[in-house]
Amino acid sequence: MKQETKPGQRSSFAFDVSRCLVCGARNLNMCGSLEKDELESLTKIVRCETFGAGEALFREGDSSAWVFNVTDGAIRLSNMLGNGKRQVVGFLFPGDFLGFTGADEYKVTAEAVRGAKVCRFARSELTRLRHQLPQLEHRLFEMAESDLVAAQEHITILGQKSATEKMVAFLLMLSRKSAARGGVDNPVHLPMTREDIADFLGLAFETVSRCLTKLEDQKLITIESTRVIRLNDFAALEDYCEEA
Amino acid sequence: MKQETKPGQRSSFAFDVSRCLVCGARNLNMCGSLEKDELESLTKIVRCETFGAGEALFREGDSSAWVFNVTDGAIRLSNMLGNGKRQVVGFLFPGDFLGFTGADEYKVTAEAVRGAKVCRFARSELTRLRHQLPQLEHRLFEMAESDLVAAQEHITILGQKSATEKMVAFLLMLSRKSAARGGVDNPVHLPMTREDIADFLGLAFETVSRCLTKLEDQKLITIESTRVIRLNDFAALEDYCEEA
DNA sequence: CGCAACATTGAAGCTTCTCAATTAAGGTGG
DNA sequence: CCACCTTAATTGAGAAGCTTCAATGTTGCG
Repeated sequence: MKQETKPGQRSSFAFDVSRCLVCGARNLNMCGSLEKDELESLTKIVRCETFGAGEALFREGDSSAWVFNVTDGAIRLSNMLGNGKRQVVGFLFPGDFLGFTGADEYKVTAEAVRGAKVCRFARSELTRLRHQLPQLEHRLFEMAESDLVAAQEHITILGQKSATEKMVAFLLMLSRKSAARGGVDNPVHLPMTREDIADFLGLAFETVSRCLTKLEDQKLITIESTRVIRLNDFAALEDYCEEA
Repeated sequence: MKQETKPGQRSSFAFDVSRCLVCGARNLNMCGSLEKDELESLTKIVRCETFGAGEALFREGDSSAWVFNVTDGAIRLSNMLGNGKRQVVGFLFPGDFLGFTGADEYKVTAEAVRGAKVCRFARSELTRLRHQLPQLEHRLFEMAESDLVAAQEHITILGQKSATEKMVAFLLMLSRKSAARGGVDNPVHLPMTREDIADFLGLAFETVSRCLTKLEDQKLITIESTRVIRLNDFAALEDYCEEA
């Protein structure tokens, strides 16, 4: 609809633990709680793949036969509505797990924002492993819990904040996420378009653009380039979105 | 702030499996996947309690030492913001589990909407049981997953729907939830105030009131009383909120 | 029965959206 | 490597929808 899936090449390549399962902060992904031999069990059922910009890993309604671990780039999770509107429910970055659905079908669509690399697992294989590895089962639970808390924060941003407050909350969230996976907290890099951000925050893309301009006028941020935003005063920005 | 916690009486009473652990639809709660002897392990660590209208089970920031199962009434989960605004992130009904937090502290506040009964478990005891009962561990995972999917739907409602569409989506959600726990799907009973609904949908409470009036003018619903809404045409209502 | 909390309704104002025009960025082929 | 073309982003003006403020009506509880 708004984002056409391009044909894009999908290439498998040799498995590499350091890229696929221990990518980014080790405690953020599925493997952080596993022993070395347990990790090896995982490596046997994993396949690494690349997706081009806009290409779908899966769509809402597809059979949820696969789960993924993001290793490079960014993934956009979204819900499509009948009238062409789209809600982005989350952005995933390296280290993030993808595949919680609670059913036989995916409830959201997952697409690569620009280019992305992921590890793909058969859900059935993962299920089998979970029975053998209690640590894995528990780690998956913790990740689902963490996603739930993040979704509740997202709900609060959508329901109670003004356009500019939403924008500030979004920039701070990206900054924190980057730091959490070992990157810099400033400046913030935006792999997604203004429209992606708008659909995440429940705004029109013109409003996103206007809010960024306004924040720059107030010297709170500097738009170093379209996709790179410098946060000039973390304390002032935190105040701005009036954290609970 | 908006909802003052009243002193309310909190009384423990004898444990009763049929009310506490097998309340409502059996497959909706924590115990649906357990064998009889496993259920008995659970009964040993549970305590039943009653909360009065507005009384808090716990508040954001409290040590998350307890988890709960709702057995009667309704619970409101909310986030407070510094400026006095409040976002209701969910309503829980009999059969629902309460206590996913992903941390040592609760991330939301839980309050009884009117009166409510719950089963309280020490998290540490539950953790111990999870190690012994893989089925329980897995069931908790499934419930967290289900909550995550519900939160994503909530996000979509908040981000993309108009005030009236939000209202319709809310009524249909309550109807479905009631049916899922063995109740009637029509009329819908609203234990919460217009302000609670407004804070759930990201609206002003006056807007909630106006939307209900408008829907009644359009013959889509009948306001049988303040707290009882009859849905006159499910198909038309489903169309109205343009499900994805 | 009366008071306090909850709900409805109206009118004005403000934030955000929509529509439209312009500018900037990115990718492709010559 | 540059020119071109497409997509993305910015900016402006007007309209729409929701909120805010205010007044009135209703419900339910002590």
